[in-house]
Amino acid sequence: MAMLAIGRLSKDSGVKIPTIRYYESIGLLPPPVRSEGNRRMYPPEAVRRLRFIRHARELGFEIDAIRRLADIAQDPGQPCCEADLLARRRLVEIEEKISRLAAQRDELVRMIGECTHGRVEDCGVIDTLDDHAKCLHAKH
Amino acid sequence: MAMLAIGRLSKDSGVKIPTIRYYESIGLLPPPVRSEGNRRMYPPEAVRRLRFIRHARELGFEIDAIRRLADIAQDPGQPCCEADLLARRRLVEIEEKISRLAAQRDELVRMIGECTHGRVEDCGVIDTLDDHAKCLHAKH
DNA sequence: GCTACAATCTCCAGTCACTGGAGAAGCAAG
DNA sequence: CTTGCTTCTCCAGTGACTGGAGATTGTAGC
Repeated sequence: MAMLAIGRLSKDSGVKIPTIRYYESIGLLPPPVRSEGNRRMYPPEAVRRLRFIRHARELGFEIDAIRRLADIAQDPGQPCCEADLLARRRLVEIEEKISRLAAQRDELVRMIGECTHGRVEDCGVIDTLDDHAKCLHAKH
Repeated sequence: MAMLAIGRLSKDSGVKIPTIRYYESIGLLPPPVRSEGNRRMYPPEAVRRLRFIRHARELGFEIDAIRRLADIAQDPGQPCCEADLLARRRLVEIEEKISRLAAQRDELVRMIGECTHGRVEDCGVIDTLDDHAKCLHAKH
């Protein structure tokens, strides 16, 4: 099988070279064999592994979760309840983030709407920042 | 006027002590006078300034933006178009974040829905991670 | 005055997931 | 052989804190 240099792997997987080396350093990607000149030479499966990782990162999973997910993906006979759990956990996180951001958005819209576009003393933006009591929501 | 020790300021403003010191170190909060024993002693206005900062942080403004906003708030006669601009910019950022998170959420919901809760080989979660082509959205 | 104990001081390292630069070495083509 | 590309290692920086170690200062009760 044809081995890949890191640049090739990077292009094929869509993961940057320094990031690949970083993943190796934290043990997320197994250290590949080295050529005579000390270069990393990857088997073709590495592309798949890296794509998996990239995809999980795009969905916002943390490195530790990805480590688990990648381990789980390794043996297909295992029950997948942990993968399911990790995904559900991430989903909850996302919902929370969205609602926090939505509250921030509402608040900002209100602030901007109250700005007379004149002087600072009549500015809804500065005014609201100055006095939290003027907020729609106690919590952002 | 009664000067405040850092612990008091922290309680009154809702900003943790190490964070107050950090803000000072990056020039966001002016260095206060010191007591004979080298302790920071703050004027009462510091509470307001810190609350302002905290509020802006809660709305997700970056430190640099807050620096500008706090400066703008200082002189009320100035036009407030920059404050308005900063707020609008933050609003755009928030909208983008929300839509990215919403795409992630949709994808996760679909993945979880496709999980048979059996073995890894039939798991929608692992399966989708393994092959991006199965995604609803090309971009997360 | 003495003794606890609380509050504060400075400095430094760690968080997360990369990212990029410096300087050296290897490698492929002309 | 030289040019230029790729890769190597090591280290520092990002943003916005957070927390610990170890020393000092302040305060309340006895």
